[in-house]
Amino acid sequence: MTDRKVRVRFAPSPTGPLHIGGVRTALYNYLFARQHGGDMIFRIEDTDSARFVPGAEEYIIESFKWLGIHFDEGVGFGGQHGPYRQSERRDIYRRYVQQLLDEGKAYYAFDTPEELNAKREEIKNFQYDATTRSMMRNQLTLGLEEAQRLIARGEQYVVRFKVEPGEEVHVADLIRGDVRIMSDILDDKVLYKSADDLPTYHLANIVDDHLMEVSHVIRGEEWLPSAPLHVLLYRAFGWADTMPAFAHLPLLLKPDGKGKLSKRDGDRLGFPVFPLEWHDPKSGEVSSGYRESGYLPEAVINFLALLGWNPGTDQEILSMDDLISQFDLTKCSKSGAKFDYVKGQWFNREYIIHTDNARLAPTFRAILQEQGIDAPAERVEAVVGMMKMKKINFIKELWPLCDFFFIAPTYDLDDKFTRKNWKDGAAADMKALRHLLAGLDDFSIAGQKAAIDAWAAETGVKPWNAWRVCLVGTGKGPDMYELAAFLGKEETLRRMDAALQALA
RNA sequence: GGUCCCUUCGUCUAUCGGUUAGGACGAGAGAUUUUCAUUCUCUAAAGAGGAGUUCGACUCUCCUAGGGACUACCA
Repeated sequence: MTDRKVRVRFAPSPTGPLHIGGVRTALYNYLFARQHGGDMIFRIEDTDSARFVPGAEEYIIESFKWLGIHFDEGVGFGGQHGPYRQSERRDIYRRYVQQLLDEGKAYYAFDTPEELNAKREEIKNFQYDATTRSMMRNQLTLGLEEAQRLIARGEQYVVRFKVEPGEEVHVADLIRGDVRIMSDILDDKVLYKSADDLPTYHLANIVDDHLMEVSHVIRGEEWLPSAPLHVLLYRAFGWADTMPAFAHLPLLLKPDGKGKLSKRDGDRLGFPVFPLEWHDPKSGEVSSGYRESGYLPEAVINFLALLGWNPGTDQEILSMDDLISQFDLTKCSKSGAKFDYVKGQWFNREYIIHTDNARLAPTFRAILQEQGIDAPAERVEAVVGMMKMKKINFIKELWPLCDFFFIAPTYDLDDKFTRKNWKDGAAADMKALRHLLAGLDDFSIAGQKAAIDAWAAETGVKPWNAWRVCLVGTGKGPDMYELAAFLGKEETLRRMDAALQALA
């Protein structure tokens, strides 16, 4: 088992958009697989026909594509272990359910949901197990023949796993160590329901992981309580020796308050909990996504990777390749992590600063277009380059800081910055500077700098702030030489004239 | 209620018996600056509580408290 090829899977249920916690689980699986040269499988667990949501599967695939998490096989990716959609594997499950039935490790049960509910109300802490199954309507109390007669008659039934009490079950967890639990507290879980001819998660999961030769099951902590059941199932099938290793990841918790992170928290606090924007087909409700909110996928990956794991060094900015080489499943933390979305925004800022302007520019260009400004790509790129180190976490925050690049300012003496920097001598200084610039042939940054620095040194005038008033209209913007070079000589002089006229 | 998991600054975390308990986000202060920023420096900020084990415990054990998950013919 130790020298088996690493094969992991991410197996969502297509019941809606992919939750950010699920993204992290998938990421950890991906990092682990890549690090060990293994395979990553994409399986769809749609054994609950009632909860199927159209579009969810496509949404999930597109999310991972955006995030840069690649699958080696599975739904939409091909592979030798298909089909990878559980609803298409009915024959397989039926066969294995029958095996358990034949071996007396599972049994038919006919209790209706109403009967079950009645029992749950009648007996506190009712659990369908060794102590109670003798008072229920099942194969054990009815006899096999009667059970088969009922089935032949068309009565609906389920197949339950017969858990033998009195045994201590061990789950070897890569993160938590040896987790022990008494089999007595496990109930006779439903493995298969005749109503839709589909297994439940537990059965399908074990059968598929076995058949797909999954070596490591890396999943959320919410599965830990049922892990002992899974161990028992592997054993019942005789697959104990190839049982995958388990690792249960801590949960993502609410940023404030208590409990696990939910969609509501995102709405309430203003951050996305889904990778992509999601349009609910039933309610028509739209949920925001990281992509549409202006996050770079690398930032999301980096942020998520560090929620529950860290390389043990002070390095926090890690690329996917860094993560793949440094990730260590056994060093994942055991406790849940509150979702620190403010730090997530910081990661985005870091990635914006270190991302090529050419890649950033189209996003900003689209925002400019919304403002009715159609600027050439190179111009937009230049502006992004000058301004992205300002205090922004998202490209869209650039607009209010950058409008003057594209729109000539208006002048207002009530503006704090204008008032402070347009003193008595300002008009005269600007006239002189205008004269100097008008005669300047080389209007490049270097050309301006040489001329103006020399002039400033000679006259003792510090023209920059008043000049900024002319070109920007207030106290923001990049270095003045960069700005003037961007605007060009003609526009620079025009704005200076306008300022002189308005403020003189 | 039952079962299991967890517990270091406000938050994410480092420490794998011996440290001035480190880093980052966020917060505050200062310096630099051609505005806004950036950058730099600094400050405040933590071992849930109680018993053990040990020469020595944040680190190991137990108890308590708190938090979380699970407890479906959902995954």
